[in-house]
Amino acid sequence: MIKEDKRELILKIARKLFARYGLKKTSVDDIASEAKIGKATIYYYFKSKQEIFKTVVDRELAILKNAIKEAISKEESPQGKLRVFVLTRISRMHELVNLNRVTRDIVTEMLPDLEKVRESHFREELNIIKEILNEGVKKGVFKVRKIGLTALAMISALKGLEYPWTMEGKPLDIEKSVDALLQILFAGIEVK
Amino acid sequence: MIKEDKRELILKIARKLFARYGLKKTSVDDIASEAKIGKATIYYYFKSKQEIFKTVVDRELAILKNAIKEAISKEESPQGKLRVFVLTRISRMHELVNLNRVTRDIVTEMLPDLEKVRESHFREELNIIKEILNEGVKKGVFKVRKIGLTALAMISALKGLEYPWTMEGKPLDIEKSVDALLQILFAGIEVK
Amino acid sequence: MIKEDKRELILKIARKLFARYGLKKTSVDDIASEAKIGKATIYYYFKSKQEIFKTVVDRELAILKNAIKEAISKEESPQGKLRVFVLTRISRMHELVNLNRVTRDIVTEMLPDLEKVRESHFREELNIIKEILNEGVKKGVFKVRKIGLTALAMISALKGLEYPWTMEGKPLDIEKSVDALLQILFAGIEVK
Amino acid sequence: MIKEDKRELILKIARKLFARYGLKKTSVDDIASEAKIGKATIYYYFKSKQEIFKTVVDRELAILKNAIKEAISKEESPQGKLRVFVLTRISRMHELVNLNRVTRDIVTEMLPDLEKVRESHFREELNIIKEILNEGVKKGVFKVRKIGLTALAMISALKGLEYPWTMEGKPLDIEKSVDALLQILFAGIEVK
DNA sequence: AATGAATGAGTATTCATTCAT
DNA sequence: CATGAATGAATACTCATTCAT
Repeated sequence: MIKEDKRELILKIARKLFARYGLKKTSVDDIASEAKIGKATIYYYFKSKQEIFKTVVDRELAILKNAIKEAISKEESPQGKLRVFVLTRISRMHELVNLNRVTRDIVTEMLPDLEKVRESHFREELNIIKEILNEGVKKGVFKVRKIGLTALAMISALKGLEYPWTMEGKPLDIEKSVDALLQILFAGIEVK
Repeated sequence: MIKEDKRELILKIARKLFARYGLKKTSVDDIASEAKIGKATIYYYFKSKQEIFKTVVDRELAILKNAIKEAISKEESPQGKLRVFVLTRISRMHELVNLNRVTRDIVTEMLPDLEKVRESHFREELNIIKEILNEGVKKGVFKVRKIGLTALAMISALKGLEYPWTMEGKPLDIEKSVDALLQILFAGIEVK
Repeated sequence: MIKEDKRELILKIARKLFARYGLKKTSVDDIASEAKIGKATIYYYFKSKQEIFKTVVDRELAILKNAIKEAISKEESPQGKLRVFVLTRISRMHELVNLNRVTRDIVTEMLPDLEKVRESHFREELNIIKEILNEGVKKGVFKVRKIGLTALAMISALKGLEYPWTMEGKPLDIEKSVDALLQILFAGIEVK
Repeated sequence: MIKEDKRELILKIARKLFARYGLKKTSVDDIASEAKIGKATIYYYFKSKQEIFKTVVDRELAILKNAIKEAISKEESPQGKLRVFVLTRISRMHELVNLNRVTRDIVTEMLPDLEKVRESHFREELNIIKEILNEGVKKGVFKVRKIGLTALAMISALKGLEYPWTMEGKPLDIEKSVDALLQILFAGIEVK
């Protein structure tokens, strides 16, 4: 196994464990023994536990970003773009468990690194939404008063769907929730 | 100081510290020294640190619940009710810092206690929304296809506004975001 | 065993181990198991390993200081005072093993605490010597050109006898070395 | 770069780092990265970190030895010889930082290797002093009762000046201290 | 000759919890 | 009621050394 492979192995295991137990409850020992390597080996590839976590989160974000951009580029209409943005974001977000764990607890510790990552990602999504809205307005399919605020509200609303909350053990029917959200969304901003 | 007072003192201090540093980073020692009592005294009043946290969160939830119910009862129209629900929930949520910290990290540890609390609260809010929507439909002011799903989507969307995310140090303008969200919301479900 | 006793116990054990193995090679585990107490107990009484070391060294210094002052006060003549200063310092220094371990290695780590302690002790000894020399000059029994420098040289010379260097396993005959040193000393500064 | 050169490079870097940070705080990694070679390469040239240290110290001692011998050979009178012995030893000692770090901490670890080196060096210096004293006595310029003990006392006294102790950031004025020491020394052993 | 990779064995420190008084 | 004292169990990180190539 060559160098990159082992680094990848560590990241793979770490990603799984962080997703399952969170940053604090996943010890470096856990990662090492799960990966069947010495603990010190992990410190050969990474400076600290936090660096591992940051790398995992960075990657998840990159994956999400690409998925969204690709999905949008395939759509023509602003409505279609908005739709795949929401759908892709939601469906992919569930794979990116660790990103969601970046709560303020963690942010406080890893400031300013992770916070920056979050902010820049937030801003990028905001811009994507704004562009779609602008395009829609130009094409006469959307009617939006304050584009910036509307985009902000939409992104925030989407955040609420990020977490895979469960009820009585059964996961929320995300698909249908998204449809309902889109329904509300479109009926509101489409030109009648 | 009588028994109940000391218990309250502990809860008050704990709430403050949990809010500031989170569950993990707030040690029982911190609470004890801030409250100027012995650490063991805390264990006289509470079985464990987690019990303290659960109590704190329970109370925050109760406060939120009452605030919402009271606000709604003062409104007549379904639109007004929906409006104050959203506004009250958002404005009060920012006072309830600890509730917001109940991420899956914590949930994993305190399962099943806190998870139940969350679920039942979620369900209660869902019902409140459903009732408002139903009333609106009956009165002919709302047009909603699937009430359950719509309510679910709305609650989820609200979750996104819970966290006081900041950008470049400036806090998001929650007030305006909420207005924008309501704008989308109403333009979509109101009968034209 | 009451609180002070246990603190003392820890210091006693620590002093022994530091003396035998040095600061770095004495682990907190070592101290704990030698004292037959839990490792965490040590952290109940002391903030850190370095605090233990500092306490040990502070005490050794205090002991030395008192011994010297007491010995000097019993002597009348400047020669006698100088003599007991040297003798007391040397004989007691061998009990104060840890003080001698405060090399620059350690000083770098514990700067500025221990360094200050060393400096102030150095200065105090310097003053004692200066006073004795001055008194001797006044009484006409000593002939010293530059009192400050002479005192400095004398203290420095004494430092050389602090370390219990051994040769072929046999310890240096400190007693006789001291006598020889005093011999040189007096023949030099006494008025002929 | 041929074999010997690389070995020398390692020693040069090691000497610098040991001098600056001490044996314990200088890691093999530090040496390797400073020398821009692989860590394992160091183990190709040296059996262990301690062997590097020992080599460094051995060389420093050899340098000191030669400097002293050369300086003495240029002097005619016993007084002159004694004088340059002290001066050379002190001035050179400050270049030989690592030798001075050989405290008992280190000795314990590297016993018996370094201890032997120290002892034999000590003995050699003792002999040099004795010879000078003997010569002085024969020539009638020195008056010494017990030559062995006097030499021992003198060497010990010199040790005290080895360490570049600083006070309030300003280094001790070693030059002047040495002069004062010589002053005491000569006024004591010279025939009046 | 040179080294990238791997690791075993530490090491200081934290902290929730227990218990005797 | 209240708490001082004690601790077991974790936990992140270090580093000299080995070995296959």
